[in-house]
Amino acid sequence: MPKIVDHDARRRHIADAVHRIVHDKGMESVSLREVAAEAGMSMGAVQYYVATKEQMLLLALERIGVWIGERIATVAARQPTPLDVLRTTVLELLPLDEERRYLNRVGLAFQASSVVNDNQAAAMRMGYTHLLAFLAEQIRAAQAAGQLAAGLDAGKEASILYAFAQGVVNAALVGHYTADEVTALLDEHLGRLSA
Amino acid sequence: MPKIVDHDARRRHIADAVHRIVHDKGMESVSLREVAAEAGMSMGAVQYYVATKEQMLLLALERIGVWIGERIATVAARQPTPLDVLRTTVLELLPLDEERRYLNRVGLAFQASSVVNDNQAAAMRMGYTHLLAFLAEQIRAAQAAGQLAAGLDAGKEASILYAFAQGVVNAALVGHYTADEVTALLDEHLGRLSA
DNA sequence: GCTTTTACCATGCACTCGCATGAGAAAAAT
DNA sequence: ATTTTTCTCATGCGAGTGCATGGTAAAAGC
Repeated sequence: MPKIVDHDARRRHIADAVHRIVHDKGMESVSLREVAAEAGMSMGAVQYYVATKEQMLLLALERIGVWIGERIATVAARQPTPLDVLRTTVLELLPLDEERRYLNRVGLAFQASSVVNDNQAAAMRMGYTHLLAFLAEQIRAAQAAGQLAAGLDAGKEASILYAFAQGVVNAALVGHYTADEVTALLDEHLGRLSA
Repeated sequence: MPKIVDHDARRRHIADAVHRIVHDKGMESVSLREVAAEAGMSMGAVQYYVATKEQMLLLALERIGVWIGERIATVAARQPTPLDVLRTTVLELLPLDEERRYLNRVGLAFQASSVVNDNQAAAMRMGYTHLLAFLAEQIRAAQAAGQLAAGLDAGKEASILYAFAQGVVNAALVGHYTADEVTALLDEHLGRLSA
């Protein structure tokens, strides 16, 4: 029998191929044949690691969540204050450079498809819950540090901030805002939360 | 030759069928055959009024924009103050009842597809420009009426507000927020803009 | 009344789709 | 050394796709 390989690595490789296709041509262009070609594998090999197209899409969605989470953890760990963590986390969600635009484009496609797919919707909700909890935690820490106004409702502010970030993505991805305009809007909003 | 019919009415009828399919099953399920069946027409008849699938999708997107615009115009005309107009306009964008959820679901699908389709993206940008201008106008009117703080940048505030609304839609549509929660977030935000 | 036009239709065509399935080679287990 | 397992692959199958195209009946125009 062949040398044993790392199944998770194969699956990540497949998910990466899905991301690239979604990014370039949209969700409808994701087919087994396209993914196999993009991944440099045969269709049969793709099917070996991921049994159905639905599973493949869910895997790709989950990988996006992990990717974003890792980016946030990396930059957050470097920030000196809770308000910096908060700001930087939100900046990670905005299409301010190539990698973030890529994540946003792919993410938006999954946003739409998860509306009509229960498994994807469940994965999305989990993502929301985690990220909103993290944002609320940073808001509370910034309040405790005297950086944000003490009277703010951290949970609501987290929700408003995250909604703002997601909404700005929509407009920016079709070319309505520049990266500088996006950052300025965020800072305008954060400015009014300050102590 | 047959009795002459209203081509625009036929096209609206086709767009309605597209909306229903997008709402129920997502953008990928839109096919000529599905649309024809949903519209109660033959494929050939659909092709007679709308030459290509791409045109059909663009038509459906434009119809959504018109629909939302009409809803907003109708409710805005009934509001007593600029701040009421502003609030009500934003409420129109949120999934607070069946029709608005329907519009949001279909709108989000088009949001995603317009990222990889230039014609759709151009239509989207036009929609952004109009709606943001309207929101900014109401903010300025509310400032002049002493309802909102005089120092606010109306353009930026319109952008932040609209981004918030769009972003909240994403989460709400996958079941993260209830309608009441959504309204409460909006009022929290509007509250802080008050004079 | 005759001709032209319009609306609606059915179907062909070349292609693509997801999933299923079996083949075969080589590493792993016994 | 033999058997089992794993990986990779090619291909079949039934279904579906967008677009093109020609047919026909009836209203509109003259």
